[in-house]
Amino acid sequence: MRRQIPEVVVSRLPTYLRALALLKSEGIEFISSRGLGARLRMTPAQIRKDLSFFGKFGRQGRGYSVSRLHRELQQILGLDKTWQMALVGVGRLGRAILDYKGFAPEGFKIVAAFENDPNLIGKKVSGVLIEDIAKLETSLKDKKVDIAIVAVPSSDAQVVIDKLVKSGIKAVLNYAPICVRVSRGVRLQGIDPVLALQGMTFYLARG
Amino acid sequence: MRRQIPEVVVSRLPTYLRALALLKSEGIEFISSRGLGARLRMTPAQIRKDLSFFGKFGRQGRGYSVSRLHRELQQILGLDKTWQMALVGVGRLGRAILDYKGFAPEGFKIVAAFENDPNLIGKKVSGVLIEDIAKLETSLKDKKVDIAIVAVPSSDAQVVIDKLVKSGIKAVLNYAPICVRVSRGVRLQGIDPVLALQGMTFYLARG
DNA sequence: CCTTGTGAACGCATTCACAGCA
DNA sequence: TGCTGTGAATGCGTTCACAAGG
Repeated sequence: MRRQIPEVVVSRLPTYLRALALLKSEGIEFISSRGLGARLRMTPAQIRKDLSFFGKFGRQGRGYSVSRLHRELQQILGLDKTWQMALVGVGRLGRAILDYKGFAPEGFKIVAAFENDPNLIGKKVSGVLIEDIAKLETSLKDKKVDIAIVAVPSSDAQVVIDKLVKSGIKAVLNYAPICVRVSRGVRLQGIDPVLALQGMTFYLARG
Repeated sequence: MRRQIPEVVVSRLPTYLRALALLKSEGIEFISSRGLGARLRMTPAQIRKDLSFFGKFGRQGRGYSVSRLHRELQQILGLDKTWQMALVGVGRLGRAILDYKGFAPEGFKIVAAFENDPNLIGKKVSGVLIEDIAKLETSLKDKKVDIAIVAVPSSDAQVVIDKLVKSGIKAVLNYAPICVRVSRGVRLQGIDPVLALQGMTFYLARG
């Protein structure tokens, strides 16, 4: 169990967690690193090494208790609480995000939404009141928001993210297709289908 | 210029391309590896090394011609053609994808859409005719589709992807939040906001 | 036989540092 | 002076291989 855990290790934990949830729903009680590795297309050694950063969760000869490891990973990833999120930008994409049913079961809740279009402010979408973006800072603090989702046009994204950071937000999920700059200490994850596609065409183009 | 290029290098090229497009739009004609690195928060050495896998594009004392490097990267990534895509699953998410305006300008075109809901089959959404998923294989070949986008419920995703692969598809952009298994030789990219969020909560939970 | 956990070995990606050139 | 391109060095992540336990 080391002090500083490599980012690449952390980035794999959510996929482990998801695989374990599936195993649980299949009624499987124990899984070996080899079995998990086969499902995830990874080497057993990597899984064991990754987990060893956080403790000893397995039993020789048996493998890992699915429910135990699931619980441990949830706790390690900080998923044993509900995270409050705010959405900025309630256009077409923003509405799809508000509608998305996949967040809540994983403990992510959208509790606020912001727009600058006066026609939308004051309305409710998917049960969330749309507020004026001018009230961003106060409202974020009132509602104890942890994470912001940015779904504004690319041209506005940097300004919006700067505002969010100034308001004390420490994690941003950005849907705008731009290279954003963020101060150290703030986590930023991009969701960008075009980048994903461009990463595949390289290989498609050469057979 | 090596034969086998590391995946991690390829994965960075799209971000370089995007930064160059921005520089171009700003009217900047030359950029050094240091200047580009400052924008992307990367070391100049990494950028130079990455590019050196593909050729010599810079000029000593000046840096890189923005438009030249942009063109070269487009070509390297296979983006000097239009890629034909098919969407499977025209639910809420699928419709948002059909509506998305970001694909076309980058050379990605959705030319077909498939559903199993009879109420949708035969209708047009965002100019694309929705076909019966039973006609997947023939239609994909007729329309010379290169890439498939999967936006079906998680429970159907593996079956759909197997069908796509059997139909000869070599690249899949998957929006379903599951661990998919794909045969070697097929590229798979996942778009999964929950995984992205879970990767951030680890750090949020420890200050 | 089956497992895990782990130090050591390995291999690959990043960074350094400098020759070569404008 | 500025910069690129690149071999060499470094550092880090993955894999190996085995002791220990069931």
